Amino acid sequence: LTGFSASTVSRVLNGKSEQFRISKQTSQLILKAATKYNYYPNRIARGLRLEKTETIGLIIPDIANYFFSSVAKTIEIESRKKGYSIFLCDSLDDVSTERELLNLLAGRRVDGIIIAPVGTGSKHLTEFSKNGIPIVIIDRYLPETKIPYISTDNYYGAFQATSHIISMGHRSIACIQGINGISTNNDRVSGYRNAMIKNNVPVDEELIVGDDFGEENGYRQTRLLLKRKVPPTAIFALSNLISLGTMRAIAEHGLRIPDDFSLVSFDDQPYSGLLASPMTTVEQMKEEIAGRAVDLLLELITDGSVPKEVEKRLIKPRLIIRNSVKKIQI
Amino acid sequence: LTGFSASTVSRVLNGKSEQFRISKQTSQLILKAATKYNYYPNRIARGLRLEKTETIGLIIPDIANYFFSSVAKTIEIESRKKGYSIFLCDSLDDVSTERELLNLLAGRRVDGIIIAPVGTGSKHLTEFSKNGIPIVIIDRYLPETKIPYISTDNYYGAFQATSHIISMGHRSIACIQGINGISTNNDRVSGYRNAMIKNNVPVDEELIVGDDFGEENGYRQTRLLLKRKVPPTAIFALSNLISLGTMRAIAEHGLRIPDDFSLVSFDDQPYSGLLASPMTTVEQMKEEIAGRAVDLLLELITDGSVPKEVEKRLIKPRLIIRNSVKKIQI
DNA sequence: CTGTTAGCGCGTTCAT
DNA sequence: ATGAACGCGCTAACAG
Repeated sequence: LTGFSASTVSRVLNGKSEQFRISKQTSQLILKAATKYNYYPNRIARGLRLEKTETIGLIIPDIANYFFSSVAKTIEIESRKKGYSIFLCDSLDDVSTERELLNLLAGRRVDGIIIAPVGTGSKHLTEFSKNGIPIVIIDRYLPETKIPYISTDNYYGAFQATSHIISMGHRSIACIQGINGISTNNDRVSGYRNAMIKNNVPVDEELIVGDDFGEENGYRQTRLLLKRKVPPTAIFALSNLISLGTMRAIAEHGLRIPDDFSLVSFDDQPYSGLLASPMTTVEQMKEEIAGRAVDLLLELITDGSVPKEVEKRLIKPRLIIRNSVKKIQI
Repeated sequence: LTGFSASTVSRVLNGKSEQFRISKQTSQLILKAATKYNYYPNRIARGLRLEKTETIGLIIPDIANYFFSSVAKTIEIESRKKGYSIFLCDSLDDVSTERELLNLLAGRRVDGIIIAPVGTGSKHLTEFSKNGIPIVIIDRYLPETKIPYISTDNYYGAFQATSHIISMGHRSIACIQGINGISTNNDRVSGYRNAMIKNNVPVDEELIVGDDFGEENGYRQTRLLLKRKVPPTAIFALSNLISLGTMRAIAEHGLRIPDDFSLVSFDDQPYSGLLASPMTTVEQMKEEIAGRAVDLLLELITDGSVPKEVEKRLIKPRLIIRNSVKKIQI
């Protein structure tokens, strides 16, 4: 349209006018025309030529889960600021889907991948990472791998939460866990255990129950706990879904929080503070995790994926004390 | 690697062996090699050649909102089944961001766009749709445009909800609305109004309040309503965030649901049934909306965006009756 | 039954 | 200060 060659237009539009000593006049003309005709370079052709798509794959076990959708939001926003777009992929908490997704994203030539991995194995991830596409793991981590991760310091969070319950006078505290073997879960259980020990409260292994992060598990385990000859006085639920199940069971049992029973949950939710009895929770620093993950991934992409050392960072969560734990006379 | 030409490999890998009468032997060989070396065609080059990226842009006002993340999940899963990947874009409920996002997606040569639009204007959307990229609108709709949409029958949902409250004996029912001027909101208000009229309950315009879908609006308006000389006996909250605010205000006021005050909310949430008093809600058919949006968009993409007539579909929501409305003696 | 050629729209190298 | 030529990896048209 301007009469100039594609080369010149390309240079101007990529801000290389100075470098190529293109006349002010020409630059202006081209820039104006671009605006006028609402021209945007074809990113596909650009990607092909540059072998760089400015695209990031995001693999999430369940985007409908508030924690993940919050993290995804920050990742998308921060990435966009740097010119990157996000391919959203939901792995449905399924390992084989996750595996397919990795290949799919490789086929789409994403510049990097952020993944909240599913399951306990990491072989396919380690294997995949050899193809040169940088990966950053969030949420969980796979200790055996050399893949960098940004995660919550789950041990710390669980330790704080448990210590809080103990400080309120409780000694019979149950812990309803998620999937055994996943770092997220195991670190929380460790935090719970060590808080008990450090505070000289005997750990009753029969009070560490459950096997899933879902609501049903929380419901079932709570019912079982309440049926014991001597039920615990408090429950530490290792996920927000578990705590929803726990609340349902408690309500059905005719008990009220915190008067008759105490509860602390991992994962703060928008509604946590607005329940009939505002719930004390461990809040993960979603923005920080997401932001750091993006920064790290972009560093890996820029540096050609050869960092001095593999970054493994645990971000401390925050205990939000509301009103779901009863103060007991000791 | 196999010694065959790129053309032959391309044909085999695209399942055109039969069509081009490529020998079984050759096909097998190529397929095996592809698997062995974990070869995936470069989708970027493919996109450039085909002028088709098998990519869909998804613009959402707030992906951290459960309704949208649920819809996004289904959209992603259904699209993937058809070979499409999703570019997730969060418009931050901001019109100018939304505008940028449209251009960004056009630059990335997405084959189509699904958008939950922000604001009341539709000029930029209508304008944009002229460039040939098919668009499907969800959640809200812009009546003036020729852009197809899949949305909830908000009028119907509000009518059902209000009728239910009336049937429980209430006559002084407030309605806390979201942003005035948006179809989603206005249809709900109409449904509320007409349900009142049809049931011979006078409409008190002073009980239709509010101006935002957020929690703060729900809180503020509820406080004001409760301070009236004669407060209403029930509130119909037009979003889940509004109802959270309403609940907070009610609790602070020392009232309990449903004994002292009744509440019905739009948007069912995972926690809705698990509150101290399980909440009666209007549930939008998220999967159906998302699934239909994907189907429709893919039709538009395939048909070259020239459908016989513009599809405008409203999907009936479902009233989930729980226990947040008190039965009043008439 | 398979190969050769050409071109999608860019950015870069080389030339002037 | 600018343009021509080339090639990124793919698939469709043409050739045999």
